[in-house]
Amino acid sequence: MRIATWNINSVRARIDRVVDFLERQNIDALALQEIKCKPAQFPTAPLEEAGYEVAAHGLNQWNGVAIISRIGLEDVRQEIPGLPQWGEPAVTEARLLSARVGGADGLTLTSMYVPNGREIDHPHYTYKLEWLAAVREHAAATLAADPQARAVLCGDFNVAPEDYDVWDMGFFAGKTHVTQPERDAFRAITETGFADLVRPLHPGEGVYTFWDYQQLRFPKRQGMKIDFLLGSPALQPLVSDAYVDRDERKGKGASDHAPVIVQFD
DNA sequence: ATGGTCGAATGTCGA
Repeated sequence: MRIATWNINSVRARIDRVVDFLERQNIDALALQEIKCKPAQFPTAPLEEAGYEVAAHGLNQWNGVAIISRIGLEDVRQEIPGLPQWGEPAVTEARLLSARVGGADGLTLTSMYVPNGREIDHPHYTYKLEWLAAVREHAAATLAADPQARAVLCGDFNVAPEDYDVWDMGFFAGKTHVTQPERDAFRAITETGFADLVRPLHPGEGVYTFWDYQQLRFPKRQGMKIDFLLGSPALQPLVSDAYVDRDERKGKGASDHAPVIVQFD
């Protein structure tokens, strides 16, 4: 089974890239973030033509997530308990979607787009920390209910957990994504037992998943590692390959994030 | 190439 996560930054603007990516990388299930459309606007036709099913969750033009699968898509859920809310009316955001893929021998795939946080003194930063805390509770509850659960929490976490996950810590002084509370919130999730499935195969610096459109960050190789696939303990020994597809960040019409791929055998 | 981003419910905001 080959699964991937990708912050697509508008699925409508890049649907051709998505279809090409699925086929080129032989992907069974893909978690998308920042689809930037409502489910009725989702370009499902070319995906169904390629043999995939789609589940999408989007309520506004910014956040919004989806799961695309050719190995089944069951038990689709749009929420987990305790996620804090943002905006008026009270529910205006769609940042999480989960589904069972691969049937009984498969896994529960959760696509999430963690709040950005904006600025350290902005209410959105507190919202982000509370959001991550709710994910931690969900991760802990999942493994408490079944220590052998097969589950992947993946997406754009908007946190760079280590200093070498950004190109220059000096640049990020006073900025979000690298603060200790954010890193503590990320670590609290991994301490439940869910682990970064890519890190063991690609330790160290320079393994980025995001490069800002501005300031030519990609050609300068000035990126951040903020997109993750966190796998439950039962899945960790099954990983046979994992990598970032940097090629998808190249050329005209690229998202500002590259997809991250994990293969289980 | 001496500057330099995108996308969307666009005329501005969020990332």
